[in-house]
Amino acid sequence: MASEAERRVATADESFEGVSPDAARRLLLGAVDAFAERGFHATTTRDIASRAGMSPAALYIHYKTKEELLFQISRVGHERSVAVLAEAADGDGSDAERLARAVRLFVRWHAEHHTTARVVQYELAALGAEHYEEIVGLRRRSEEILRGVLESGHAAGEFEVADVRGTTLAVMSLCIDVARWYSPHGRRSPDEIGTLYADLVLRMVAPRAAAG
Amino acid sequence: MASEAERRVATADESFEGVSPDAARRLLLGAVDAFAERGFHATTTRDIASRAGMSPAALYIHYKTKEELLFQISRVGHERSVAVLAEAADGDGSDAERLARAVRLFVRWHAEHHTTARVVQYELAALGAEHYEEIVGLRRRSEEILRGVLESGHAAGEFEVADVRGTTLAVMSLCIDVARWYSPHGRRSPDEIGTLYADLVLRMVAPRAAAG
DNA sequence: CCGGCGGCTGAGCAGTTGCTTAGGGCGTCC
DNA sequence: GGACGCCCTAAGCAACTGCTCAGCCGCCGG
Repeated sequence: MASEAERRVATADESFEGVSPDAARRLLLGAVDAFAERGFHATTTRDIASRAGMSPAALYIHYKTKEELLFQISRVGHERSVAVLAEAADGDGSDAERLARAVRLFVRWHAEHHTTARVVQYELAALGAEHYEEIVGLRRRSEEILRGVLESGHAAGEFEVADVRGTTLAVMSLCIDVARWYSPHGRRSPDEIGTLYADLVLRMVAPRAAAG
Repeated sequence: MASEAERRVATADESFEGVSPDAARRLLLGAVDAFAERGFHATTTRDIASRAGMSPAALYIHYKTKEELLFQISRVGHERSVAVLAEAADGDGSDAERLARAVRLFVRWHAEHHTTARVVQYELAALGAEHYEEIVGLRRRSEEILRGVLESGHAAGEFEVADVRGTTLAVMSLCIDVARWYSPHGRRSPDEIGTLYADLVLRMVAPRAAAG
């Protein structure tokens, strides 16, 4: 029964490696799977606990409420994706190279961690008010990182962007939505999608006439 | 109390005008609002009924189950958005004009009807198996319409698209995700977003070197 | 050998869920 | 004018919800 629980949980990802004790981590992984499959409200504490191979009551030793589980998933998930984006955007190379790398890795993260990403993106409304505010701050961070690259390229004349704010939103939206439709059984790998998307985004911002 | 119910329901849209009797329509509109706000599973039949100004039992005179309400919303919503897309794509003009018009109107629909669209896009998993299959068929239709335009422009040399299937998916995803983040209190109108997006998509598929 | 403590369980509580049933008001047709 | 059919309600059922609590197990320091 323990191995059964481990098997079910194995579809989740490695973002929660640091969480201890072991039972708390297994509960988080079970919750990620359950929330992604059925949504926060449709998931029962009994479901989460049984995926972790434990009784329902054990959940409350490690987490105060079901919502706290969602918050931990949301927090860790956002932190990881912001870190990926920041690292890609802060690296060296031209603005075009930084933009392409940021989009490619951000998209790849959303595909590879599509279960976590789905929870992170679509269950925000289920968070309590305070937790929600904290998460919104992290989301603003990622938007600012991307906008920074676009503004830099625009100022340098490397990009031609009529509406930086609107384009930032569109690119973010494009990347994030990968988590909704991506399936590991699909024909494209996360990296292939990332590469395709990076190309499409570069085209979005490329100057029209070859003036550069 | 009836006017209160009408007021709350007024935030929904006109896609369900044809539904009769009146009570069945009010229930549908109430369900759209409730599902969009709180999600299908978190919405109670009591909530839906009270938004329509009726008792919980009245719901079951017009719909067999709560899921049937979701199905009707999904079906009508998909039919409307496919119709918008088809009309825009089948019109006359160059492939670029057809593509721009299709994206602009498809995006505008998702912004204007963002409550309906959100339900339609994010509560698919709550549908029963048979209903789900029917909806998936409609979704394939819209993808085919968009792909048709891209293929036509690609064949005519008007577009330069390395991966038609992948680009179709990306454009669909971009348009659909508008429903997730759009807010009527935001700074951009549905039509402005549509116009911006049409421009971005045209850039995605424009030939790089001015060879045409 | 023992005492305590962190991790866990079985049983269960109060509240809520989707949905049913018995019956009431009211217009409409013979 | 009476029987019918439509639309609706009050009350309630069985199942399930998030969460609690008293107590059991095994490990670890003395």
